[in-house]
Amino acid sequence: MRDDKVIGKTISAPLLAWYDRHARDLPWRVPPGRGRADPYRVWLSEVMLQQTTVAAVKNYFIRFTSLWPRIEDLAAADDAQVMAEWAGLGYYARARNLLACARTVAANGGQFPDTRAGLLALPGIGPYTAAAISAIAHDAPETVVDGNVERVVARLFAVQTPLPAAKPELVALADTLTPPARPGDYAQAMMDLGATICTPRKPVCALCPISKCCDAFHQGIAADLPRRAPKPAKPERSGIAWLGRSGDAVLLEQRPAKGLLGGTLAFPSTGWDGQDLPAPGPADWHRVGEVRHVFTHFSLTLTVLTGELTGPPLRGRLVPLRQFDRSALPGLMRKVWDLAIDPAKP
DNA sequence: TATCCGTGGGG
DNA sequence: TCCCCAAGGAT
Repeated sequence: MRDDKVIGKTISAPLLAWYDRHARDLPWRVPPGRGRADPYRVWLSEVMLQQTTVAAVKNYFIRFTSLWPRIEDLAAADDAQVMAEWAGLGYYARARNLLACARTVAANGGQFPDTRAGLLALPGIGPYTAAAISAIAHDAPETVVDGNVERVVARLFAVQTPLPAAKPELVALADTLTPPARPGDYAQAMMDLGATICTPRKPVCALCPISKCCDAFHQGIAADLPRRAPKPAKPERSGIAWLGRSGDAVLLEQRPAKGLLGGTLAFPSTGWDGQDLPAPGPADWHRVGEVRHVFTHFSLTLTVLTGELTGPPLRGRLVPLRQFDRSALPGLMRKVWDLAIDPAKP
C-alpha cells in the first residue's frame, strides 16, 4: 500500500457533512452536535447490536432501558428476568455477560472505564465494542470496525483478499482513516453509510458522499466486494422435545448455563446429536408434529410430543400457565409451543 | 486459528 | 425456497 494513496483518502469531511444531514434517528443515539451519549446506553445498545439488526434491537433496547434505566438497576436485576427479557434476541451468552459486566461496573462505582483497554477487560466487550464505546460515549479517536466498516473499507481500497482473512488488513486501513475530530460521529457515520448506502448487495454509489475516493467504485466492482471465503455446509440434526402438561401447568426446564441456548427456558428435549434421552416423566406421549429451526452452524428438526403427566416429572419443573409467558422462550421453543397450542397452524 | 453461538429480513 | 448476513465475543 502506497503512502500517498492512504493519505489521499480524506473522507472524514464529506462523510461527516453527510452524517449531519442523514444520521438515522435511533433510540440509543444522540443526534450529531448534541453532546455525548450515556456510556450505559451505548454499551447496552452495542452489545444488543452484535450480529443483530437494528430493527430487531430497537424494542429490546427500549424495554431494557425502561425496566433498568441505570446500570445499577440492571446489576440488581434477577438473572431469570434478564434472560426472559433477552429471549428471542439470540446469542444468549450476551445476556449472561451483560449481567456480569453490569455487576462488575456497578461494584466499581457505576462508571464504565474510559479507556479501550479498561473496557476490553470486561465480559462481553471485545475489540469492536470497546472501540465503539470509547468513540461514541467518550469521543476518543478509536477505530471502530464492524461488518459495515469492513465492507466500506474493502471497497474504498478495492481489497481483493477474501474475508475473514482480510480482517487485519481492513482494520489497518480503517485505522489510517480515523480522524482526530468528532471520532464518535465519524464511527457512526461509517456504520450508517454501510447500512444505508454502501450496502452488501446493491450499493447506491450515486448517493455516496465519498464515492470520489472509492477505488472499487472507479473500477466498477463495488458490488463484488468484499470477497468472502466459501462457507462450510450446514449439517442436519434432529431430536425430540416433550411438552408435558399436568392439569393447568406445563413442564419447563432451564438449559445448562453454557453452550447452545445456554441459560434459557426450554421444554425438555433429547440432545440433538443423536443422544437417546428418556422422556421427562410418565405420560401417554403422542406426536403433534415437528418444528424446523436453523442455527448458525446446523439445521434442526425437532419432533414434538405432548402428554398429560401421570406421575411426578423426572426433570424440569411444572409451571402454572398463569405464570407462563411465551415471550420468555427462545425462538426455537416458541415454535414448539405454538405447534402444541395449534397444530393446524403452519 | 477455527469453531461455537440465534434470529429475522431481504433478494 | 434458499442463501446471505447483521453495530462480534469467547474459547
